Amino acid sequence: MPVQARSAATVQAIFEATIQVLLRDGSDRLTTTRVAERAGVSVGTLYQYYPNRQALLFAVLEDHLGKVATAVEDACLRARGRTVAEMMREVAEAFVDAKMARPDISTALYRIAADVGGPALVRRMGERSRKALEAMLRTAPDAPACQDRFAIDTLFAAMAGATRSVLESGGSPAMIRKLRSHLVLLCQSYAAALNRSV
Amino acid sequence: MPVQARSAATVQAIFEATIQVLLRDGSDRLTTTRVAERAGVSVGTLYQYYPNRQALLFAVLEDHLGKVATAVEDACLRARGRTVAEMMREVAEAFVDAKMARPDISTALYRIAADVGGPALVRRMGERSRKALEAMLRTAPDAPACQDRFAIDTLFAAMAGATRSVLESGGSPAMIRKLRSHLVLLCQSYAAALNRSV
DNA sequence: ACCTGAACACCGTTCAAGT
DNA sequence: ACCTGAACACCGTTCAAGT
Repeated sequence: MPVQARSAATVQAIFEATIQVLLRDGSDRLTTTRVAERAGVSVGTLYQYYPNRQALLFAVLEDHLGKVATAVEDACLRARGRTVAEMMREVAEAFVDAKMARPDISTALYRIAADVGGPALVRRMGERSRKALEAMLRTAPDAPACQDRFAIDTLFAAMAGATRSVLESGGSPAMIRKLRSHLVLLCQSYAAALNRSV
Repeated sequence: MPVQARSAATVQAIFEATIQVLLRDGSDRLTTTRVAERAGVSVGTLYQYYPNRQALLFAVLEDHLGKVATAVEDACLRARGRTVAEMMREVAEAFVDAKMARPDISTALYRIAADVGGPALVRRMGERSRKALEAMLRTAPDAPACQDRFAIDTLFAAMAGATRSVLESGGSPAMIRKLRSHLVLLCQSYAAALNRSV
């Protein structure tokens, strides 16, 4: 949408104002007027670039999920050729670390992720991660040839659920450390069990 | 709050109207006026029993989570004295079945569960389940004496996350069957790994 | 090409008045 | 003791008018 440099700056300002208002006031009290005010533009301008309030929030969610997916993809590239257990450690730790890079944003976004369209966004990012995992697993010396798409999706959703639970109950550094090691164990034992049952 | 029989009926009517409007229009378009209309009372009456819109939705969420927690508690009682693997199967299947008893309600409630106060409600119900699981595990012939609270919470959140993912991507009967068996495997392998690492 | 802000429709919540 | 519904404040969204 941005045709001139001025409008690109405006879009950026609105995006950042959205994050700030989201963290300061929460998603309930995030009004389009407040975001516009914070961004230093009028409401009308906001609606020129984002069709509605939801689009504003989705932009932030998409950005965040994209970062997590990228972190997982990077981990999958790093771990190529290693054993399945080592791969699982790399991926689980990368996932937790990406989520915990900005715990405040992660937590705030759980509200938005449930909105209409949110689940689709989550699924799209899950697919990116799944593909990266599948490609990585094909390079493992100790993995079976056929990988189950559903199993990988389940593993991912399970990690996401456990991470969410920790974030929503405060997410102290001690809990986060525990989560990291528990998710590694969870992924490793599940992957091993799947391998045995094939 | 209900002092006379009339008001008890009113509260019930409002509660059921909330579910109906939630399923018909979605949580976004659920307005207090619409719920009151559907319940056959005026808005003012609604506010006499539920202090605000959120309280309305929380009542439905609390009811649903309560049913799931009860299903898990029942499963934990049934499986006492059996092996850890059998316990995990019983609990995982009970959890999935309880969530899938009313997939429409389960799915609709994900929106509400993220609202302020929702996470606390989820945690409270999680605690009920965890306590039931701890009590059950103490009767297992092949479980270690010390159980990790965090591990059980993690297992629960993982199951919830995976179940949510399936529900939000449609939740076909085939997927649900797959989820059931995968969650059993996930719980069993994680529990076994924990036992080994103690 | 981009921005402004008054105006409109709608929703959550209240409260004076009823039975 | 319980119910009604008009009234108020506030928010999302639009659009005629500006630069």
